Amino acid sequence: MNRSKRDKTVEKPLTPRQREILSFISEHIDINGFPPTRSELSSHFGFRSPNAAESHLKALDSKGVIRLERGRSRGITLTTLAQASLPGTQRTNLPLIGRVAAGSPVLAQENIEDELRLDAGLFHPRPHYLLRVEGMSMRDAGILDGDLLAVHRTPEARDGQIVVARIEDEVTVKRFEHAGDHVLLHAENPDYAPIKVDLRRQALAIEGLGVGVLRRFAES
Amino acid sequence: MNRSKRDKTVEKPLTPRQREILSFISEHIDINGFPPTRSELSSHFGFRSPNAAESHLKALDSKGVIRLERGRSRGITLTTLAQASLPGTQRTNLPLIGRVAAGSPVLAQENIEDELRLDAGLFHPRPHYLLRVEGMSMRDAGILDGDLLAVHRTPEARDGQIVVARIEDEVTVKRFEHAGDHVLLHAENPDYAPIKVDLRRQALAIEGLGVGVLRRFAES
DNA sequence: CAGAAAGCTGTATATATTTACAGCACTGCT
DNA sequence: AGCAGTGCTGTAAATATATACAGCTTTCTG
Repeated sequence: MNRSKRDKTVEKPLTPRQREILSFISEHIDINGFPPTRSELSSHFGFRSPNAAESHLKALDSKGVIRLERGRSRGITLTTLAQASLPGTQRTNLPLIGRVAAGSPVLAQENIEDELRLDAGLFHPRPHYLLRVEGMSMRDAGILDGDLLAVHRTPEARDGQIVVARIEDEVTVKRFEHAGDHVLLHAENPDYAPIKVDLRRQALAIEGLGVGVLRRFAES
Repeated sequence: MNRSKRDKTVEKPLTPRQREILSFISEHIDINGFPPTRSELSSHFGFRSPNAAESHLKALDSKGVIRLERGRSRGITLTTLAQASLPGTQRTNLPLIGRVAAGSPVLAQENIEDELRLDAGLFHPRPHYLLRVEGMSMRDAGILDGDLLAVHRTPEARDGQIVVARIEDEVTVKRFEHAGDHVLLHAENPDYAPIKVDLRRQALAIEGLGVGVLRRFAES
């Protein structure tokens, strides 16, 4: 047989579902500081049996993206392989996002202006990228034009938090407030009115949470 | 004595033993990817009772360096406080200066509140320490109460630069302006008048130059 | 010296967690 | 058709973990 395929390492063609699982594990570690249990996985994905999670984990383990430790609770480790196939985990190099082109994902290659080496542990929860803030709408929160906002990716926000939100393809930084069917996005500057988003009519996505600010004074 | 109620948790003078425990937890996370259990802690330190670990954890929690989650196995989270109070392994450790006691050198041991690991190359020129800014006198420059000012030590300043100045034993952050025999230290807030220093009568020392600002949003 | 706080031992127990066994439905191959 | 792989449900243990209660040293301090 001339299958000249040296399939020694058949690589890891993760299924879409498996990618979701892996992704969740990574996020869980990011947010909580430790991996999820089988039942936490199950309740997140709606499995009625912890065994669904178990078999996914085994599959991920045999594909080499995670490592399971027998007998230890939360004994899940992401391998370097996993880090490669996931966006923005645990990296020391935080991408610096400049202007976000309308409609493109924040972390799209075209939006990455630079990469900054920075101890990700400085902020908590861990930031996934730095967003260059444009305009003075958050002036009174001490966030000025050109400042870098450290952003932790998560779709959940609580009232009072500073969020990176996307309204109909436009990305903006505001203070979040939830009110029934509406969401209020407050600027921190009397010159700007709060943005009222009707969730029934407009698409609103929380791209992430501001976890810190970084400003570099211009050299002169 | 009205101590400012800035810190929601109690003080934080970790005992040497507690530091050891904290250190081990941090290492365990680094190596294994998840925190240790009570019994893993116990077997590492030779405790014969898991309760020894338990009470240490509770102490660390009440001192604010870790956060325990009830009912979750390995539910231990390092707070940013912990990251600062742990021995920095690789990056440059910038001392974090809190309140500067009148008359003491800025970098005197007594003024060092913490150490932050952070890529010093982030700012230019290279910062020597981080100074926690008190008060709102620089508000309109986007420097708020509690912000960390990255400071490069140098006795020379040019007009318009943000400096850390010492006037007769008092340390302050202001914008620098030189005018003949006088120096003007401008606040960036209309509520504060500029400070006019007569160099012939008063001692003025430039402690350093602000090279950047770092703000960490409070965990919630 | 009393009392508090740090550090432990020892015992228990309710839960949290892992993990095996047995199946069912669906898909893409061969 | 048959077989392997993916994705699940359901049930059941074994065992890993968290965590309360009771008490015993030291050390330090008012």
